[in-house]
Amino acid sequence: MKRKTNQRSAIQEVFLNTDRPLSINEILESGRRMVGSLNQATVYRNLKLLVSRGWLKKIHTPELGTLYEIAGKEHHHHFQCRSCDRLFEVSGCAFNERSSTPPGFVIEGHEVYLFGICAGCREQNTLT
Amino acid sequence: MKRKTNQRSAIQEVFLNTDRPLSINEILESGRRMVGSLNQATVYRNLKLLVSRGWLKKIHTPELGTLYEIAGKEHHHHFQCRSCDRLFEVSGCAFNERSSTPPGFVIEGHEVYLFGICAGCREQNTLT
DNA sequence: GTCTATGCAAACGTTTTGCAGTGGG
DNA sequence: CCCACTGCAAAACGTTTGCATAGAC
Repeated sequence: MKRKTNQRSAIQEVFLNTDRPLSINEILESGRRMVGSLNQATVYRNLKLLVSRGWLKKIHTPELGTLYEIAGKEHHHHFQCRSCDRLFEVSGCAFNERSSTPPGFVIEGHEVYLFGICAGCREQNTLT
Repeated sequence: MKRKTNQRSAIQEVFLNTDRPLSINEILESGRRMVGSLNQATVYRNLKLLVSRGWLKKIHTPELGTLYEIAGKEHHHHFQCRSCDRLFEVSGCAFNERSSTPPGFVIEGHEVYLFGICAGCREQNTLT
C-alpha cells in the first residue's frame, strides 16, 4: 500500500529531532541534509500524507504562516517570540473551556497562542 | 497626508455593520454595494493601511484563511463552527496568562481559538 | 514487473506591485 | 495644481497538480 521512502523517512526524522513547530523551508533544508535531492513538492505531499495519517499537525500564525508539529503530544499551547520570530511549545493549560462556552454552542477543543519575548531574547536584551 | 476616499470609507463602513470577522471576499462584495468600482487591490491596500493604523486586526485560521476585524474592541476570543465554517466572537476570557508563562519568558498577550458547533447549526441538527 | 512516490515544471489562488490616470485637498 | 489613491494588469508568493521516470516491494 504505502511504501517506505528515504524522503519520507528523512522528513519524519527532521521532526523527531526538534522540539518546536517547523516551517516548510526548515523541513526542506534539514531534510536535504539527509536526502540531497529532496524536492519541495515531495515535502508538501508527505506533509499532507502525514497530517491525514494523524502523525503531524498543521499550525497557522499570521506572521509565521504555516507550521507543522508532531501530533499526539500532550495537550499544550504555543508561544511566539516577537523578537526572534520562533514558535515555542508551552506545556500545561490554564484555560477553562466550560466557562467560555456561549449558550447553545458545543465546544470540541481550543487552541491558545501566547506572544511576547522568549527567555533567550530577553537575556540578550538585558545584556545590551 | 492621508486623504479620505469613498473606497476607504466604504470598507470601514462594512466593518461597522458586522459583528464578526470578515474575509477579503466578504469585504469586497459588501464594499462594492457602496462603491461599484471597488477593486481588490484597493481593498488589500486599505486593509494593510487600516491594520497599520491600528484600526483593524488580522486573524488567521487554517480553514478560513485570513480574516479581518475591528481592533480596539473589548478583549475577546473566537469560535469557529466546524459545520457552517463561520468565525464568531466570544466575549469574556477564561485564560490565566500568568500561570502559563514558562520561566524567563515575558508574555505580552494571548489569543484563544475555540472550535465546535455553533448554536444555529446545533439546532438544525437536532431537528433532523 | 508492478505501481507508488519522486522530481520537475506548469498551474493555481492569494496577495503585492508598477504604472498611468483620477480625484481629494 | 499637486500628489495620495485608484484601477488594471503583471508579478510574486506559497501551494498543488500533471506527467514521465525512478525505485520500493
